[in-house]
Amino acid sequence: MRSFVRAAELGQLQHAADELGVTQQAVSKRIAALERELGVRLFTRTARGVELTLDGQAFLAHARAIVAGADRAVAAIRPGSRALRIDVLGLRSAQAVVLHDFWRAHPETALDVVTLRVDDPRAAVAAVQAGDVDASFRSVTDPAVLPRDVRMVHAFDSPLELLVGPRHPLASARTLTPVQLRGHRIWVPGIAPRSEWADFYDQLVTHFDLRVDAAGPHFGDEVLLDVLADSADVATLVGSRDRYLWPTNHDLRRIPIQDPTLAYPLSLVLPRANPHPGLRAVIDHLRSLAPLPVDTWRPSWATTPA
Amino acid sequence: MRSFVRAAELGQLQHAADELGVTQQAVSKRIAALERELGVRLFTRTARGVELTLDGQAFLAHARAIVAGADRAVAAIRPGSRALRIDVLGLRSAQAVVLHDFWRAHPETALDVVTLRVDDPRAAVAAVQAGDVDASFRSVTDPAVLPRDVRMVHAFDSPLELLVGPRHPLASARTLTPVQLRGHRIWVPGIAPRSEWADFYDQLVTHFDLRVDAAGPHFGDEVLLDVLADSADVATLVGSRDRYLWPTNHDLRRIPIQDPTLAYPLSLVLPRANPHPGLRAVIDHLRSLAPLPVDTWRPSWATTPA
DNA sequence: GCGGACGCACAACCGATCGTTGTGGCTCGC
DNA sequence: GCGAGCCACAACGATCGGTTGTGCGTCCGC
Repeated sequence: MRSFVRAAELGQLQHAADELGVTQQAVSKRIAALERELGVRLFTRTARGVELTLDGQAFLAHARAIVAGADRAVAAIRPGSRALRIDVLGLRSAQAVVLHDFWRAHPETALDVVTLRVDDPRAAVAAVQAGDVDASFRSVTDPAVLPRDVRMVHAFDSPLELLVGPRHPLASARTLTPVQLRGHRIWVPGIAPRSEWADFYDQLVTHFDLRVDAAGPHFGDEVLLDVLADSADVATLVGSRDRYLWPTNHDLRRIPIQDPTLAYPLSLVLPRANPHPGLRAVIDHLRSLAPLPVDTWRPSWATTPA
Repeated sequence: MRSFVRAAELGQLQHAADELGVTQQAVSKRIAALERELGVRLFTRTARGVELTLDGQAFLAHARAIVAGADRAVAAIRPGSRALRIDVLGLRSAQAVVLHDFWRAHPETALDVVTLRVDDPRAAVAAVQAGDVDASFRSVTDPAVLPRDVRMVHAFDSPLELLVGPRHPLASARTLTPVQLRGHRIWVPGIAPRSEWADFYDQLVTHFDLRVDAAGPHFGDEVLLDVLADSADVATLVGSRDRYLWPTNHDLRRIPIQDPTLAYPLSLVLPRANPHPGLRAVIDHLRSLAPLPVDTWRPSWATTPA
């Protein structure tokens, strides 16, 4: 492929061979093999070199894309200087959405969004420490757990919304206050005990006297959404930026919560020394997100936004 | 690469091997070779299959892009059912610009823009007839030249603008009429004798009593632009959609011509029988372009716009 | 607790491939 | 007309990429 691209650009197999450090015959055979495999002629041979056929012209653009893609693929994992790699909890989480926004604003950034498949934030911290990822959207509620060479910065606050089906009594509300949620069953399955989320909901329940039910295993978003769509008394809380997809016939509603806004604070864990140079722009992007109202409620362990 | 992608998606080398029609050992060796070449581990091996490492996750997206690119590359030239292939005079011509607009509006279209390296429109017609290209933006002024199985439709009209340097007496005009061009030297190098362009300028000169100088070979746009930038009496005509790039210090100006607008009519040559299915949408796009004023001047051989 | 099923890796082998060197044919320019 | 330049073909050796056969580790069921 590279031989083809260079030969097309230089117009001579000989020059391409010199550049690639092989003999002219080798390049000739590569092109011939490519042509045989594709079943078309890519070049017309002339006395002064080669010239692209129409098929060759059509193929060239794609060949360039493939070569560039291969270069990017290698760059993404090249030990030492690889692409910026950030761990998110899930590809539909607010974290991923915000990162996607960042990338659309900076499309030249070599960015890889990955998901460490671990629940324990300490494992994520260890991955940052080891350099497996350049940063991780995790929160460590106990600062003592954080190693000296890793720091945690406030990323952004994710305001919560109520997600309910059409039969729920609150379904027609345009906005809600936390007080209005009292007495309604809020179901948030799959919260691991003693995790940051469990802590968050504990504080939320205590502060606003709510009824949050974290019982039962989480069988996936689809199951949760199915239950919500059919139920007249179950609701759940989601981040306003979280991406949820549901069948069009489900008719679920997302209702913002205000007075005060409920914010789940998201943090970014990154190495204290020699962070990846691309992180600077990501953090700047996070800083530029619209701040929440001043009366926003946050859990006790929330680090103050910068 | 395909083995890696399928193995990552299926989570088992065995299944990937079955799908690809090779043995499990072959896939194992392919992955191992890829890992050796890249210098990183892509999978962690477990008792129930394989699981992507962080490097593997980062690599997967790129690998998918490469595989998809390879598929597109093959589709672009597959004999029989290949991508829509249209011949334009140059990649900076109005034709190419309009095709680019079309593609941005229909990004799902498999479209290849190529340039037949021939001056003679009859050669382009022959290429369409032979199926080497699906359509060509050429004009045949003499209908008798057109074979029975090829037809020519009006594509769009390209209104002309005057391109001048800052020292030219007309440089500060906001718009111009053809009459105002009288007496000024208009230099359009590289017009082949008895070509459609020569015919166009002949009629233009006769009709408006202009002074168009087609003498001398064309040494490329750069030379032309250099001359224009320095000259106080040379100007040239360009299509309003033509793309010209010049150094920022050149300070060239494009001045629209009105009352009447001067239009170069562009045609599309396509086979009468079994045209490529993608051509329909292209022609629809051409029809949707804004029409020129009713008093627009066109050469005698212009087919009336649909 | 143990045997079998399952999945991946290693070894040996073999044909195809890919690189090399050497050579021939073609076109263009002097 | 002849040499220079470029590409294609031929022959050959190293390597690669596939196969079959086998071993090892883990998980599951009896």
